[in-house]
Amino acid sequence: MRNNITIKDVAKQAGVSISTVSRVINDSKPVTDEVKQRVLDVIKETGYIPNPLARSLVTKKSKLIGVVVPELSDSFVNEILNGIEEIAKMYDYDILLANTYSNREQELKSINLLRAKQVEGIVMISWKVEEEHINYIQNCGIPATYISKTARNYDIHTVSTSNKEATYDMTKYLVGKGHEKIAFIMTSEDDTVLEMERLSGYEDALSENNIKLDKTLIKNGGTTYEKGYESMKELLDDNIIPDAAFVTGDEAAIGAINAICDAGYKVPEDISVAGFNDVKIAKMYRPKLTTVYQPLYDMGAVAMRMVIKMINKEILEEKKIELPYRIVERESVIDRI
Amino acid sequence: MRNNITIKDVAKQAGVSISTVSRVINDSKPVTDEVKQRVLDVIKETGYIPNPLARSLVTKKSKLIGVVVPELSDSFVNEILNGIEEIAKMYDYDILLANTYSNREQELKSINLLRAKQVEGIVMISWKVEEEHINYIQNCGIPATYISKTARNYDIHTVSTSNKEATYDMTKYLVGKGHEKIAFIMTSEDDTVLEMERLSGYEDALSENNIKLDKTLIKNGGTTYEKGYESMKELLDDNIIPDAAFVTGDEAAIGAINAICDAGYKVPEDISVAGFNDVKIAKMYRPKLTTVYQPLYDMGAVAMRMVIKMINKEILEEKKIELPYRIVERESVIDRI
DNA sequence: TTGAAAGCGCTAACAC
DNA sequence: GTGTTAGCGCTTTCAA
Repeated sequence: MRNNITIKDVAKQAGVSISTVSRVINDSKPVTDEVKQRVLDVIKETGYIPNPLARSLVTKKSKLIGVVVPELSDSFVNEILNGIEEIAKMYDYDILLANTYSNREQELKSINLLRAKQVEGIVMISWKVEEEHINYIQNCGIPATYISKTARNYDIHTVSTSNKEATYDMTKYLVGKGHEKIAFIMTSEDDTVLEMERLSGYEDALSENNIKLDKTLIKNGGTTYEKGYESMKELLDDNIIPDAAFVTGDEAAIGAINAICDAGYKVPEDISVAGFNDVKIAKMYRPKLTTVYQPLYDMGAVAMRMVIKMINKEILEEKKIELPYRIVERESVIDRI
Repeated sequence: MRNNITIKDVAKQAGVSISTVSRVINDSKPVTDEVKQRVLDVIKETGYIPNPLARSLVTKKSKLIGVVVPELSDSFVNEILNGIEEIAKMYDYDILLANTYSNREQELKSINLLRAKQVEGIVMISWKVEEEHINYIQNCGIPATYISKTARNYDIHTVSTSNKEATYDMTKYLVGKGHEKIAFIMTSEDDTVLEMERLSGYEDALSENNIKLDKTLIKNGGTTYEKGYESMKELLDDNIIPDAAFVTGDEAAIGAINAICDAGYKVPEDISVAGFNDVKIAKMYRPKLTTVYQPLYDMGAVAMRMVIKMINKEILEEKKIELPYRIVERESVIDRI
């Protein structure tokens, strides 16, 4: 049961050459059934496991895929991770995990580390992808797919959902429910393309319904519960009481709801709240959160499939995959009509 | 910037032998400053990264630690994972992640996979650890630490918190708040040692306060939100209306709260609810969950430190580390006195 | 202080 | 079909 058994030991014990053993474990070349059986028996007996290090060294295939995440205890990330993990396993790849805490330097370090460890591909989940890092990875020639809110404007492989349309639809839905004064709380700190897209979805829906844009209703926080709470609180403190709030992240949306409740208002009676992502907690919270469903598990799965295809030099029909979203009506939005 | 640069290339370009290059990158043996500098320059120039595969092959050190988890999108697991990840990075180890979905066979497969990948150690998070797997890992001679609710009764390295005492304390706390009819909803499917411990903590607190044990108040569900919901619903459907419910997992506790609300009762006014773990959502939910805080991040960190020590053959003072817990009073438990 | 050479465990020509 | 052999990129004796 020890780890020291090598291909040599097996060969000797089976009375064959190491190449024969290699052939049976990879079944790369024909081997007589009888010999094959003998080798197989010895392998079973000894509990021999081929050393992938040695194998990788010669084949140049590490069977490792690097996954870099901005945060480990975020449900958005987790649900994607589940999809990634499952597909990886399916294709016999292992995952090398790197957590960056959304830190720029840490991200670069992680990429380097993964590169050093000879990962064959990278799946990158990031709130905000750095152009420099994209270039760096491209230069290394490592196949990569990005799941990022901000990746779509680069010429790289991405999987995402259509943010602009989703935001547009949700805003329209809110308007359709009779809300006019709709706060829009975004979840990234910077003016990223994503936020531009989302913002324009929001604005379009509003203008189409002849609602004047009120910039004081727009906030830019972050993905966390705390940030959502803060943003909403600021609004309320400024005596801005919207009909509804559209927060582009579920955890932040729940933070907003709590801020509303703490200020003495009720959700959804006084203020409706809608989220984005449809993360696990959206169903658990009460009132249950009306939100935009994104197929997070699938996003992970698709991203992983993409890098595996890239590794195998298969042709990908598209560089940018957009997965469908849909509005999930639950309890946090009331009908004012 | 390509990955193909090897030690040979560096040696040639610097006009030295590969052993010299090896010496400077490991600074294992004295090298003249001048030569050293020359080599260093070439390394920088070429962007050379030593191939850890080749290195591991000879040193027998993979700098890899396997982490097996029962579930990826569970906050309990995640928060532990954060601690693990951080310490690993600190000691220059990488994490090979294996998700088992609490599946026995999958767990065995994962262990084998990690073994095959030459991990130097394993941190195992598992709802229920299998004796067979423990033995297997021990036989392989791979250092391992367990974070498991059920691991403490084996002679292995574990990190945990004192469940019996924590359960005792929380039950006592509940009694102290004037609750008598206290439902006890456990979160593992089997009669594990953990559940026995917890149960006896619950029973002791009750009997010390002269409250008769009512077995109909005891349920055994699972860790998930859904299981918590179900267990509570069963109670209510059977017309058993407790003063309080002590659910030994936060997500399940929130499930229980929702079941209570859906049945038309109020938390905490009609029924108080207490949880266990103090996971992120405990603060996010309303009413905020009164629960038992466990230092999850630290548990992960300590577990990782333990395996690293074991790898380095350092002496560990204790095989079983118990980290402190504490009761966190929030809003889901009312004072009936 | 430095270099030559052996070898880690494996795969993949190349012979037979 | 099967064995022999040359590496993969690196560390580590052993000489010089």
